[in-house]
Amino acid sequence: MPPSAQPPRVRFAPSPTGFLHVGNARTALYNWLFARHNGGVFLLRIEDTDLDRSEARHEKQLMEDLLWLGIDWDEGPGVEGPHAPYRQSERLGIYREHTDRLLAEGKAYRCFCTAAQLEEERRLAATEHQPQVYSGRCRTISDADSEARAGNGEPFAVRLRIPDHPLRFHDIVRGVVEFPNETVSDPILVRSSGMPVYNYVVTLDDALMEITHVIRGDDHISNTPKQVAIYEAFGWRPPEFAHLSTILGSDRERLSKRHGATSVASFREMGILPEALVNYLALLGWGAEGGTREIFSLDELVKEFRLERVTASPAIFDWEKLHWLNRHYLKAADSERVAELAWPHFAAAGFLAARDNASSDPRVDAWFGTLLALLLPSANQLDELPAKAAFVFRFDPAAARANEENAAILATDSAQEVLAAFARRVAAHTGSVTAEQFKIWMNEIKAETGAKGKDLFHPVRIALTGAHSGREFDKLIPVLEDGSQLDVPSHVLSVRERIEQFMSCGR
RNA sequence: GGCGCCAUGGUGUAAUUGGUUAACACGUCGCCCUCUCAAGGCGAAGAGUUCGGGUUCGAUCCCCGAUGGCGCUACCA
Repeated sequence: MPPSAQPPRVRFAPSPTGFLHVGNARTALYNWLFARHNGGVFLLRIEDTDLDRSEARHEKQLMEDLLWLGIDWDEGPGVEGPHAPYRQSERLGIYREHTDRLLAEGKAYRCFCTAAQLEEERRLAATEHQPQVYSGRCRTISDADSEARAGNGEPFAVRLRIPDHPLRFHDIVRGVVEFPNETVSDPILVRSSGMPVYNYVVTLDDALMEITHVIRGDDHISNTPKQVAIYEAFGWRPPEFAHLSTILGSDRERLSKRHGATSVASFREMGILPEALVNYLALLGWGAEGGTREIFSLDELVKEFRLERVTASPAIFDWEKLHWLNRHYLKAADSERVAELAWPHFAAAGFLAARDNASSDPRVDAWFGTLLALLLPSANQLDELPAKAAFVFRFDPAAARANEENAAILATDSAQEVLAAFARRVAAHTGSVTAEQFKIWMNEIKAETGAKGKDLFHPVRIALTGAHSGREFDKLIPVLEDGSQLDVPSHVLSVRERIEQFMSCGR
């Protein structure tokens, strides 16, 4: 950006044809960060010229997803600014005027070629190993003829006359990019149906909305010479460009549904925190100066982000690293917030009541907090939690005994003695079992049976949780005991109930 | 086929823009902690920068070529 320039104006221009994809989310994020870093304007424009595929619900979803990530817009649907409207379907009149102007000035011309003719041209070019560019057959039709044929109702498309000099532009992440004009076809601006084409309307909108920096995916890089030619035809100065590399799957193919979840909405549903996703996306194609820092809040990113530091090479999406960040933010997050986010997953599993109204029981809430503290350290994403908590809500002694590893542990005399000694103590005990009581018992049993370490703890752990490994008992016991006092859809068995069921199941 | 973009450990990024033992993080492995798992702490392995030519006293960095990957090549967006 030249030092004298006005504050930059950037835009994110998605088509509402589906969910917001992570690749697009990253494009939106980089635009937004660039705008915020430079005190510029970020605008949202809806590219809904493909009316067949565009749907209102997708537009709404898209905006929700952006907001969820923390990306807001200064101009756009819902925030009408000086360049409204921000939906292309509402701007058709504007495009028409501009097309008339190009036609009148001879910068564009009517093309009466039929689909069959064009197909034939392309076929020929392929066999001759030539670039597939339009022959320009209709370039030379006189104005009078053109008017007459159009007047007679002959269908025509409008094409831009590509100038006879190389088309070049400056790209902040790639430097100067140049295309020989012989390799770029006179692009169709307006279809014979009268509907303007995507490449044309984006350019018009970008120019009219005074966009100074076009930051978008690199799949548009080959379209850029055509867009530059449009700017030139109107006598406008082209913006700066920044083409972001593609996000790839682990197989180095373009990231798609084939690779699993790719939409922002699905990440949210899985229990990925927005700050984790934003941080991860920022790192995917950008590195802070020095390269040693990787944890950034949105505010910190605004401070650090420089478009000049964006990488040109494609990046492979790495779940492991996203999970690492998510674990980090899950630990750092306010526990009440995490509880609120985690609850629906437990409700969906049938473990807890759906939290419709303010009908929540504070005792359950408090207990849920301790349960989360128990489970969270090993969770990559919130939706893993119910499975990790299954032993709390759905204790299954038969399955615990059936497990091969467990069976081997339980097969020893020592294990049997330990369990018998434990069961005896629980039976003789009244009231709930505290972590302290449990510790005393274990010490007694250790002295009584001579078992220690794994031999002492594993049988008891299996009897209580169904697995020989898990969190520390002093955290575990209170969760089971307190949980058993509560009225939740899936009753939590107490220590007493567990050991009783487990012992009787063995006979 | 044509045109364009890209190329640093398995992955994401660094490297005072031509001078470093090529750095950091994820992952992996090991050790510590511990009844165990996870977390946490400590440590290790892993690239001589895709390959081949140049330019230079000196190339990860500049130039040319090759190879590979990706994109565009629609009256799709």
